[in-house]
Amino acid sequence: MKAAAQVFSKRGYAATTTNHIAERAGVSIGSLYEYFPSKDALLAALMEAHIEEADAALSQAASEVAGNAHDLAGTVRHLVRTMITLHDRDRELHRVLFEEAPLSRRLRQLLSDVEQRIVAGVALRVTTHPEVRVANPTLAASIVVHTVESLTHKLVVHGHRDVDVDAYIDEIVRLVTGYLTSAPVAT
Amino acid sequence: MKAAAQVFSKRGYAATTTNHIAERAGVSIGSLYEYFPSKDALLAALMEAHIEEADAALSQAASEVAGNAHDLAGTVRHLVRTMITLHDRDRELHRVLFEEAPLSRRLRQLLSDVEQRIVAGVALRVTTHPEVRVANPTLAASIVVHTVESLTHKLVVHGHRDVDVDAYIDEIVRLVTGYLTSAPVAT
DNA sequence: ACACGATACGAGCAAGGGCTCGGGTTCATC
DNA sequence: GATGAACCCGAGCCCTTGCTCGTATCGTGT
Repeated sequence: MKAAAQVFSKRGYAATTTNHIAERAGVSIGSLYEYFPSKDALLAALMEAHIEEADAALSQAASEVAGNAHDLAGTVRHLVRTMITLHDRDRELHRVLFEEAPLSRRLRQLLSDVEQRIVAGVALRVTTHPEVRVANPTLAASIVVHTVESLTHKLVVHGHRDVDVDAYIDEIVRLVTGYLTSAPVAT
Repeated sequence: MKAAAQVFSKRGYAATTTNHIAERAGVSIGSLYEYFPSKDALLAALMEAHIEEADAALSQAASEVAGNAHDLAGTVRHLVRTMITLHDRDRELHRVLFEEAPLSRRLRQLLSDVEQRIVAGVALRVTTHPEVRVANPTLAASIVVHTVESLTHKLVVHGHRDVDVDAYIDEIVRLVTGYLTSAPVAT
């Protein structure tokens, strides 16, 4: 499965063949098909591993942050950092998984479930912070999560070379905290 | 080429065959290959059309907004609206183009050129607005553009059914204006 | 009517790749 | 040693699909 990750990373989804993977893994295709019934099953396994890892890392980060319930900016920064380190290894694989591979309905569902859970968690934290003023916590959380995810994604998958990571993180933190603490449009 | 758009939309990139496209277009494959030398050329043509359309729409929006140089929120809202209406027709095609299709180096370059231009334009406007306080206009513009693009994308490609569009736009506007007018972290 | 270039056609070619399956090889057990 | 279950192997089947090319049709000038 590490072999699969490597080959998918290096060649992209379409150009990866099951034969390549088997070769890389040092087993025959026959044996490969003992363990994984199809090419897509390999991809699915990779995706599931990624989801599990992300879920675990974010849960841990959430509980770490739950201790000191103050300082919104610090909380946001911690979560953003977690996201970035999470995606920083296996950059290419991440790109293939999210931008290139045709995901099955099941995987998409899984993905959206995890996102749902994260959004709910963020929404909860958001409501408990005194400085936060939002009309619709779930909506706000959803926007925050998506924004952080997408900016992280951009940083990791593209660029990264010509950007100062810390400065970039600062911007994300400002973006998010500014949004959460600004008064809802009352005009 | 409309046929290509329809078929790619309905079936996704991989599942689309040149024969399907030809059939849908009401011509033979032979004739199809008179006009487009390959499957990818069809996709490229579609992408180029999309880029051109987007570029035009955004340029126009920019000049419309250049007239009344006040009201940051109004400016942002106008641009966000433009983005959404731009992406709202041909949702599926947009998804295929950006999430599924293997883009050639040339197309990626084209895409990033356009983005570059847009970022530059936004950076310019950002610096001329008195209420805006940012340390690095280009960085800020890049973040704003990416954020708007990605939230638009999310709204259009997913969900959309169960979300109040206007409320969503309000949130994006608040997110962006809050970011641009908040003081740079001085701690 | 005829010639001839341009255009359209679609059967089928060739390549590629996911996957099968008949035949090894190992190894615990007797 | 013999047995047989579990595991491994990889040549190649077979289907898909991008694309070619020989033939047919059309349009126009003479």
